[in-house]
Amino acid sequence: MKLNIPVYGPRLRKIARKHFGWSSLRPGQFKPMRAVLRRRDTLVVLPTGAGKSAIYQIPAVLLPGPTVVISPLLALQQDQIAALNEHGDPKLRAVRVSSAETPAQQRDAIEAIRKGEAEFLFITPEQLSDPERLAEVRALKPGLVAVDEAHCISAWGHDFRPDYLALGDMIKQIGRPPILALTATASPPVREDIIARLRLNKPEIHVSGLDRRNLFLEVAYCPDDNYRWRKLTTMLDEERRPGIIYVATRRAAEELAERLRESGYPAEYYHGGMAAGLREQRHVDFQNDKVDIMVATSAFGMGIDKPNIRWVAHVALPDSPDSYFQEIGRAGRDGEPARALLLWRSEDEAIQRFFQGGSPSAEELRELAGELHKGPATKTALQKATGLGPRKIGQYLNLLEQVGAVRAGAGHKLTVPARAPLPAVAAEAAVEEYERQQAVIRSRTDMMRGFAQSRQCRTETLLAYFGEDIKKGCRHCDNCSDGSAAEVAAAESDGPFAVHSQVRHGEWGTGMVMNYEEERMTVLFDTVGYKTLSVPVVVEQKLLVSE
DNA sequence: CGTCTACGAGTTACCTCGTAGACGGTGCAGTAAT
Repeated sequence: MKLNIPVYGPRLRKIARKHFGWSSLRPGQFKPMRAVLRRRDTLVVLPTGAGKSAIYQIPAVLLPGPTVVISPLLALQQDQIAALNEHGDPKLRAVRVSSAETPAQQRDAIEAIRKGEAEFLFITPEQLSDPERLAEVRALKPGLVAVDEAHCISAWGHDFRPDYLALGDMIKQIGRPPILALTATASPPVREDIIARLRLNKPEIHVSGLDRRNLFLEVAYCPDDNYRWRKLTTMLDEERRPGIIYVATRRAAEELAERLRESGYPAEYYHGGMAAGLREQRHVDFQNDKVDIMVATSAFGMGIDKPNIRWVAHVALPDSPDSYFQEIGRAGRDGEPARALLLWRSEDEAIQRFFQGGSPSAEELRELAGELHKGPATKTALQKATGLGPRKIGQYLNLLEQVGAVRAGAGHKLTVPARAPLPAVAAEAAVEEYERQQAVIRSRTDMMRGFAQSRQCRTETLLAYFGEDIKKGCRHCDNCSDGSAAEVAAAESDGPFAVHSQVRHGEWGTGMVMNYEEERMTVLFDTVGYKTLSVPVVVEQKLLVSE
């Protein structure tokens, strides 16, 4: 089928006006929409609040067939569905199938899409991992798949929610319509992971809006907790509300909220261990300006659509600049001045290293690979046979799949492909693959600490990490304000390799030059992630060559 | 990898120190008990 849409702009704008009541499209929206209409696979990196959802919603009205929206959280889906159905427009009607619906409701939802009474089907990767569900969705002949919060593939797919890694396969099996992947932040390794996992075909990549000019970036190193408390309360005394304080653990969230309340600051806490009802309540209260200060773990994030957040403070060191950027990006969506304050201690890094986990056991991997050789088996059966936990088995199967030792067969069954490596070889390769992935993840934590310690313009450092440039000096960060950014910039001479040029290292292979700062350079290597090198050493010992 | 807790040892106080061991985030879905 060929679409005849010679001029996209007027048509897109017309839909925006007619169905959404918008008089214009925002920057960063038009080009990806055009790519979607041309049926190109597309990856969009655009801060939340910049109208990401419209990028699939508006083209969906023009494209034949329903749109499948993969979205990670049921609560988030609920809000998005409510927003769509509020239009009262049958062309924008949304339904979903999830564990929150009864079987009858699930049938009705599928039926509504099949009859053309609804356009959007919201679904989780876990739902699609059920072959029967997959077949139902395939029969709907979707014209577009939108993967919302696509960084979840990279952040969660490798262990926490392994079904995310199989999304590419699932989409292939529902007829492989064009894919639009959306996220608020993604560094080059995360983008590559998304593209590889979803098997995007020559995707158009649109990145915009990373320089948030109304956001003042500040970092303070805190030698101890008392100092950190004083810095935090000073900020609280100066700033308007509401705001969010991110901490690393559930316990810290509860304790800090309590301590703040005792000191007269109206704070509540939020984390993943709370009862569902209370969580929902806290979330609603925050949305409705009934909570001034929210102390939270990373559970508080996706789905917060609030324009007037005046600051985001970190009483912790985030695991990566990706997470950090995502979290501070929630402040100042109304365009008014907002503050991002990072209060870190070197001890904070320990908890992130812990979360990143240890090595998988080669022995367990070998046993699992051996078990698979006994014939096709379900994940549950394998779990019983090996005694491995559900989390571990998902992670192990993903690793074995990556080294060609297992693949999804008919039904729920997993099989060993022809010419698969022997169990011992597969286990060894899987461990190596895991270690390669871990190296990249650890390097992102290194970069987070590097950002915290940098005297360079914060925006420049952050954007360099994402592979973007700004003109020297953002003028909305601490280092620009106190002159250290200018000092660093003045001392800078041209590096031996151009920024964004390809280089090769004897041990680490090929990479891209990302940034120079004070005699040091950052290179993003394809296999080991981000590395910081001393420029004089690189030059003297000829560690790098141009590619 | 760091923090917190419990507990035993060393002293002779209900107190200090050292140390072993537990714990630490993110959510889907399906099942079992009300």
